Amino acid sequence: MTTVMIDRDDVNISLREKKKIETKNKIFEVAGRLFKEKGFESTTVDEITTKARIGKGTFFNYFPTKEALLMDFAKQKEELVYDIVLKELKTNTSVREKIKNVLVLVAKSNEKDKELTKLFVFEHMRRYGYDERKSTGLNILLCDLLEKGIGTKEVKKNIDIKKAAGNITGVYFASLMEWLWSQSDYSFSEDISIKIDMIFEGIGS
Amino acid sequence: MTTVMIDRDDVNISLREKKKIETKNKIFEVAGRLFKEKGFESTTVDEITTKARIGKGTFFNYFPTKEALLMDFAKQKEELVYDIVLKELKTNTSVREKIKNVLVLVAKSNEKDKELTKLFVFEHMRRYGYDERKSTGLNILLCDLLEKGIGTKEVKKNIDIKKAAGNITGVYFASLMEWLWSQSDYSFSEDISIKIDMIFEGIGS
DNA sequence: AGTCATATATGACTGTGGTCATATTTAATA
DNA sequence: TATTAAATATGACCACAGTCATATATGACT
Repeated sequence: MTTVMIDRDDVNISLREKKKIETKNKIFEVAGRLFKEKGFESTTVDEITTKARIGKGTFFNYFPTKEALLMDFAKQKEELVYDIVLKELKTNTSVREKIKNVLVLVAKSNEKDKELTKLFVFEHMRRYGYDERKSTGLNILLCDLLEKGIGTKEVKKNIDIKKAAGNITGVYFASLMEWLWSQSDYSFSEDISIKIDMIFEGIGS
Repeated sequence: MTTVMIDRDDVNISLREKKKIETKNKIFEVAGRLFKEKGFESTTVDEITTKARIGKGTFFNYFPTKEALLMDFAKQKEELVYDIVLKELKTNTSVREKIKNVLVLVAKSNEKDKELTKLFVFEHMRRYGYDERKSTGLNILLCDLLEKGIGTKEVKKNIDIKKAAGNITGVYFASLMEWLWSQSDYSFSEDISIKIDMIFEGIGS
């Protein structure tokens, strides 16, 4: 049924596959340029397909919606941060520091391109709602770290870990939103750092 | 320049004004029914105007966008909650209880119509971003209460009140989002109640 | 009542995202 | 090479939000 012989890694890639990859790359290339030039909203699918010299319908063979294309950009960016975060997790610091540092790292990555991040956050919410964002990556990581924190006595023993992680994610998310839409140009990563301390220490006396 | 004589309250309302109010009410009436019947997205402006027996252009004389109409519904709902919150603030409870109760009240109001709340939250964010939501109402109220809390020694003296209020709003907002998009039917108001306690007491030991 | 400036109503029209029946290209099989 | 099935490409087409030039209704003033 299937061709099993493989001489070199890419020998098996058919013309079809090659063309598919080429077309997808072309869309990425053109769209990326246009998004940066004129923003997401004012870039039309028509313009993308014309500039990429493909039919309009073809675009939708590769991306179900215009927003899906945007989300693919987001995914690429996310993968970059993921590597940096992994590195941080391997360091020899306290759980509390780790949590703070990870969030600061993610924050700094977001600080690099405010407008694009805004679009990503918004579109992600529109497509997957809020829950998905929580369940993937960050929240699981936080639950894990908090669990360890209980072991090292850095975190209260009788706490509901999921809710605590939810609070941290919540504060992060809300602070991100506030920063994204704020006019003034304060440092998001500093802001988040202070707020995480507050979550650990509590505001009540 | 202006007619000053007024015999009865409504004698001065011109035919124009009357018709304007009538038309706006008609749009509200028809749209409200359709939104409940088939949801916001699948209700078209065309259908609203046809059922309301007005021209399509007329709709946009009253509401700049379809979403603006939705936001007007939201405003009406907001005003209802506002009264209830004011009542709570007059009670003789601790600052911490007051904060918790106010958020629980708002949560309960949101619990009444999940789908509509989802639309409101989403559209509000789309139109005004996140900052506006914070600055109006809730955040000012929280800053006020926290200030009082410092006076009554319920809240740490040297804390950054704005950031603390931000954390509470953030946790509220994120929990709202999580609840809105979750499949399971847990109690949002209970969830928020526990989380507020966590914010006061901290998670570190 | 008649005149006129202004507020309001209207629907044909436009721009854009997305669909779908049909055409074309590719690759497996004979 | 010839035939055929399946993958892929395509642009005419549709639905819907929003615009705008034009038509109509209203009320102030004479």
